[in-house]
Amino acid sequence: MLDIKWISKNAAAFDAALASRNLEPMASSLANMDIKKRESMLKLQQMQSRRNELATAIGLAKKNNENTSELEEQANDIKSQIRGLEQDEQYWSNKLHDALSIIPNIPLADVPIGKDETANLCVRAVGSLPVFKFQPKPHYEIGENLGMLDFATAAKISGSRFVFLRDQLAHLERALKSFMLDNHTKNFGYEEISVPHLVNCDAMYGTGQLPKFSDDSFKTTDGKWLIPTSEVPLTNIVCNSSIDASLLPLRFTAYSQCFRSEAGAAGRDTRGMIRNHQFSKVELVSIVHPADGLAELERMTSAAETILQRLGFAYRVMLLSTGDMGFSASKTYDIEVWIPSESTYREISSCSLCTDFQARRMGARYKSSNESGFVYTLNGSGLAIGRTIVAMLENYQLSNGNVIIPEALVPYMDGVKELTRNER
RNA sequence: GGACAGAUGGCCGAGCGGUUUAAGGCACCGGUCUUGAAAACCGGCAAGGGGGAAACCCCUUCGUGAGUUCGAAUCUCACUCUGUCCGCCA
Repeated sequence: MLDIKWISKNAAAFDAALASRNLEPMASSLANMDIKKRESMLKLQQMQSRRNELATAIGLAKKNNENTSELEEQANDIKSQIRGLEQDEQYWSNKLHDALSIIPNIPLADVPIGKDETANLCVRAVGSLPVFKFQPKPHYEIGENLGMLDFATAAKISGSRFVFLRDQLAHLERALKSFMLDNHTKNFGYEEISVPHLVNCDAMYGTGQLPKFSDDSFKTTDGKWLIPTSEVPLTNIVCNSSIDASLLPLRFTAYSQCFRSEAGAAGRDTRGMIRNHQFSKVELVSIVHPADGLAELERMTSAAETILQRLGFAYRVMLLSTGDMGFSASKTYDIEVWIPSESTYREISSCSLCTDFQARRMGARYKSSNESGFVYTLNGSGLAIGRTIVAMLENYQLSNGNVIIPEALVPYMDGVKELTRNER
């Protein structure tokens, strides 16, 4: 949610930002709604003030046993006027709120302007690309040959875009979870959290999934939502609260399953576990003072990068362009890992500074003795575990079909150094 | 799922139709006193929004949402959450 006062004062900059996000200008129509809203609010408040005066007068008159019928007649008249004014005020207030609710965040000044992902900027590429003396296989073939990725059984039980991980690969998922959480808690000071996987509408609205992207998530029959990312419960920890500035920054990390309908992705990445309805992810969320937003974005990104470095993957960090950024973000780094079978990089993490955009939606403020305001929120994957498994199967595959376990993970795998087919 | 009890400012807690314009206490801040501190005493102390050049004025908020009333923390209805007991259950 953007500040309507800011929009009214910076109409040109706002419309330019919308244009950079491939949207039509809206500043004047929004400012007009705001004027209408405040006009109706003023009228309503003046009438309410009259009502309160009369009510007090009637109270006093009754106490003195005076006749109040004339006062009550006036009050009744005002009462009916208030009804109408309330409806006006509600109408404009809702109209403005609904309009603001579906407007994305404003990109920061250093974000490259562009229509789509082709305008993204490579900030750095790290690690050397693996060299294979054979044709590297895609992850789903490797996993199925090992007997550890089971799409057929998942199709029978759940449908397409689900998978069973079996045996050592199931263990590997557990190992990655612990490895990542340990890194973030021990080396970067994040608090480990175990989150609810069902949340209410307010939480989904707070982080920006609702109302515009309701088709992307799953809703339960009793009106709750399966989390599309633990960003939702983690960020909403601070909803409707005012945090003492001395407690900032707050840093949370959680492992969770994530559920996405992939409504708009029909036909994309249909094979394998790149794009499933359910996947596991370790998430990073920071709640910071506005002055610390940019530095925290760098810090968070480096926390996620550390995982890739320790696992020995080649990756690059992309600064997303205005046209490719998510709804709530003002600046986003995507981390992309090398996928040998496709000879390309694939997103494995996305770290975003959301400025006060989510904080306004969820009512998350900070206060100190001399200032107060909305906090800045950040979120990032650290990392998507499904895609980490993809990267591991592909980058560390051997010609015999086995897969090397990176050294950093071996202790988490009870000493297993290689995924090997188990004929059972 | 059933029964009962409850939800009031940062915290505790009174109030159950009209000077509540939310008592009182704790915490916190300022002052007096003190070498300094404590104690005591005095004073201050909610948030959000609207109007105004400003001084300042107004509106809303007592779990949430509707309703009754000239007037609601207080009455009615629904819902949410918390506690206790029963049932079921990993």
